[in-house]
Amino acid sequence: MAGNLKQVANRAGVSLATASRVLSGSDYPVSAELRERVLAVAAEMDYVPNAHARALIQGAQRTVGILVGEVGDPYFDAMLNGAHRVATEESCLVTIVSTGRDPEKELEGFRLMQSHGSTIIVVAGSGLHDPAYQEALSARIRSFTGRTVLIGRHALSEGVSAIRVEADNVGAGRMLGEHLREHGHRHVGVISGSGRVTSTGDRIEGLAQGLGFRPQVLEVPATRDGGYEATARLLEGQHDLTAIVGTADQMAIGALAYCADHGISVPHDLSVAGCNDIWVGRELTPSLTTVHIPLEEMGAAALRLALSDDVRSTVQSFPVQLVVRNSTGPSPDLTSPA
Amino acid sequence: MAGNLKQVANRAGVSLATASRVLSGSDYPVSAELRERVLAVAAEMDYVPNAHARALIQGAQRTVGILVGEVGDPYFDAMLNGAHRVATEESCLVTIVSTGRDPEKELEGFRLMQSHGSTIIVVAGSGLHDPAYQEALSARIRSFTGRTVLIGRHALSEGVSAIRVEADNVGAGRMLGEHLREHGHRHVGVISGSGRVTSTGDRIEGLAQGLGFRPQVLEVPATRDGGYEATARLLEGQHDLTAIVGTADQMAIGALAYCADHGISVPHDLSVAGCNDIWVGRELTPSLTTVHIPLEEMGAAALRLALSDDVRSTVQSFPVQLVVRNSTGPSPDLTSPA
DNA sequence: GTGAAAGCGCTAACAT
DNA sequence: ATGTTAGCGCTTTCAC
Repeated sequence: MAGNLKQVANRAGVSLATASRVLSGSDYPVSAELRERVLAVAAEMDYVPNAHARALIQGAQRTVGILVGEVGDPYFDAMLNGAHRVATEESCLVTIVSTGRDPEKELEGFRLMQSHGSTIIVVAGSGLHDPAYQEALSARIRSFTGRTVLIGRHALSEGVSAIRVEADNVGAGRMLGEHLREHGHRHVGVISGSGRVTSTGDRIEGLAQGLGFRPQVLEVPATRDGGYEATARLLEGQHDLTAIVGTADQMAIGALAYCADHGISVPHDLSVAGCNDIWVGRELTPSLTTVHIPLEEMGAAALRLALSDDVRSTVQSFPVQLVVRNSTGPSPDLTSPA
Repeated sequence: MAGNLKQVANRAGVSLATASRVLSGSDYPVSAELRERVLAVAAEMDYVPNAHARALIQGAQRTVGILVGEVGDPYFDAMLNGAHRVATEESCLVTIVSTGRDPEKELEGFRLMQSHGSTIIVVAGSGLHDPAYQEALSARIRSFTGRTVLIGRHALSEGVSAIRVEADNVGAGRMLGEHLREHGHRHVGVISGSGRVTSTGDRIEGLAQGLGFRPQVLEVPATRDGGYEATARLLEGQHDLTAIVGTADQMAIGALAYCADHGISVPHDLSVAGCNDIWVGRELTPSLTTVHIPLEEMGAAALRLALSDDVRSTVQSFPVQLVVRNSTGPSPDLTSPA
């Protein structure tokens, strides 16, 4: 059983303070003899310091709390990885709370991390179009003495500031839209996660801009199976659709799977595109046209900004890039007008 | 600024004790009037309790520490997801430390979580063939007053017990080996992560059993690119290879990519198989033959076992299942003997 | 029902 | 260089 400092001090025959000075890595001078004795006893007892007691005095060291929509979702995982990589490099302890995309839980998670003395809180849950949420989040940030990093576009109340890491989601949508328009697509279906999430909403907005018209949007769970299902429904209702865009790659992969299962040739009969550029996209047949969003770098940047000392509120924007692969091509309308 | 309990008590005009009784959710009787007053002040001040002070007294509530080899690796991510899902359901706070597959860091991470008062520590880093490591891990577990769950096969010193969650990795290898042997493959190359990891070693052992001979093994980083590279090297050296097995799916996917890039027809010219059954395997062309390992369930089980009260040291074994898809087929030797 | 006071394990002033 | 002591913020006896 791990004992406490007092026990170590007693067994080593020194005072509490001396034991503390040796074991806490203080640079306070302690004679070699006593130091040795304390170290020996500590090792023998397998003394493990109580981080809570320490934190109570010094204020929690370097602990980062990360709020993500869902562990296991490639989108959030990518940011998580980036953030975690930096955290490990900087020897920060990371606590992760999954909000299940529920704003209530996100706020609750924020409080939890706050109360656990996190010095940095990264909100990677994607902003929401919702005044109440915006107000609540702002309140949390205001009451938090550490640093808050917001990934994604979040609206905040007056006077509340935070470090921000963003990607050009409108631009991502626009690139995709232009790409499809250039290929003659006039009937496009969008498979979308929740439109209340700002990143998703922004992508759809951009898509409309690039296409020059508002595409039909179907909201489903942002998963491979959600995409599969949605494709079925979209294609049943609309026989003139020539392209389908998933607001996240997994959904596009589901669309691809549906096409493969039903003898729909991609991109000959139907073009399919995704967004985010998760690693498997290029391994598929056809490989997936998508927009590269540097999610991992964004996660890493979030932590780096929070850790750098001269920044209190900045915004770092990340460029996105269209990745044209083999799942998109000319609209069939061009060759065989319906 | 988040104040402390004392400030709340003062502003509400009550004693520290009363404020605590209201805010800590104690069932101690407090008059409705005072209770209301405290609550109002706390809300107004946005009081956030200090978890460290609480933990110092009550011993940290329900916090789980999870040690994984690497956040971002599909293998670990799957277990992480399972564990995290249960943790969220049970409202446990999760801290994750990535060890970078370094045993030193794993031990250090264990100490860290221990000192932070984790009540449960899940070691998902995969066991290692290494007596020194085994001894060190045993020491850590012995000194830990909470519950330890070991995922994967770990050797422990005499008298040290822990909850264990395992999969039949030898069986997984054997299934793959038998499958290939039945298809006439006599020259098989294995792309492997570190053989010191027990799960990898077990898979290779099983593979040899199933095949009836020891295949050639090449150790590389357990990534898609590692698999790509290794395939190149394997195929350069050995022109009679008819099958390649990756000890993890990502490596097999790399092999598939290499084949696609170099006009090697799978499974006609070469069979490729993986292990773990990550979700994208079935989306590829050809879809990937692999062995399903219920990693997510294992992660979930790890936490559930740790949370259940009547278990101190159990072992739960998970069955694995061969998933034959389109990347494996008869050896070309059968039709056109070299 | 309420408040005063002890103390969780530790560190940092303050003596010596 | 070493030891003594006062807290960090909170819960929980213990008196009232």
